Amino acid sequence: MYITTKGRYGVQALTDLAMYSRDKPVSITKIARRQKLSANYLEQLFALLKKSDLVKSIRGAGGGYVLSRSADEISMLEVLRVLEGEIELSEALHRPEVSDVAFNTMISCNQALWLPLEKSLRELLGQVTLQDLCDELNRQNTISSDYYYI
Amino acid sequence: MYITTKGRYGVQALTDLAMYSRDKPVSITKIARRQKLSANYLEQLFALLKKSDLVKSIRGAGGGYVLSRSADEISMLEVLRVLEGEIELSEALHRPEVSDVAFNTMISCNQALWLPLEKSLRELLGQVTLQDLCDELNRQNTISSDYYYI
DNA sequence: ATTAATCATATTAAATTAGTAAGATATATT
DNA sequence: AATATATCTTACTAATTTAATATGATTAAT
Repeated sequence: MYITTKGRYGVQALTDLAMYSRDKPVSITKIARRQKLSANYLEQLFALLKKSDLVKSIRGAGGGYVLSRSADEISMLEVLRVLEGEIELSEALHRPEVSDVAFNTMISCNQALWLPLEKSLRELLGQVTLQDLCDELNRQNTISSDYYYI
Repeated sequence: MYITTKGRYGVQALTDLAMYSRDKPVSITKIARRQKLSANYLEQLFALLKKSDLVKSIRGAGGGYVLSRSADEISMLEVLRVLEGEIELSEALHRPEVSDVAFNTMISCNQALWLPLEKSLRELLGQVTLQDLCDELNRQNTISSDYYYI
């Protein structure tokens, strides 16, 4: 069970965007520098995020990206759906040849395992918002600066 | 978020094995025929399952595989760990350069998202046993035969 | 001896991943 | 008007993974 860098980088970049775009757009270059990610690669991810209306772009000098909605209205389910594709652990079952052994077995695996797992994943991811990541980051930063002040 | 065919075929094949190996070993050929899966490919999967002591093999004519434990003692967490690898959504963080912006962001994503998600997944998968899949399959079969009797 | 199995390893075509690269277009600033 | 700074778009690519296929060796029941 994997999350690819698409999902991981995307979540990280969106967290950066949420933290730094309070009043003004943030450019890919800035995000890439801060988060040490490939700017070219991030551009592709933001193209997806824009198409799905999770971020808005402002072109030209001084431009960049902003969130389309406030951070607490953007769930990780939406983000990962865009970047990693729909959460679909079970296999689409074509040709329902009734009473076929293989078919019945697959149905059972879906019912007892894959579908409940999908459902739980969606629920969990739906509950975590970008704001939660920002909150955690603020906590982290407090701890970090404490560390330096001791 | 994917499950590859390794995981899906493996779960399906183990369900078949659990259903048909009550008293005697079941050969790969039989499983492959019933479940319409590639026998050669299944052999590779069963090599992994054997190495992790989820199944035992009996070589030679009349041989095949049996479960190492009873079906209700084999969780899907174990099975998928073997076939799909450890559930590790967060990234291993090397070089903890304290107070680095990228590092702190990654830590926060892990704390607020990836680690809780991993934990939930492990708990969920740990609760589903091979026996649960067999029970569901028995239910399915009842329904199927009902269908024919009407 | 034959047959039916596992076991082990090598090969492969296709897809995916994780980028890199290059240029077109838009806009703020000077 | 020119320049710099952006997004936007598309094409390309090396490496890895996936999902097999193939072949032969070994083991054991009949």
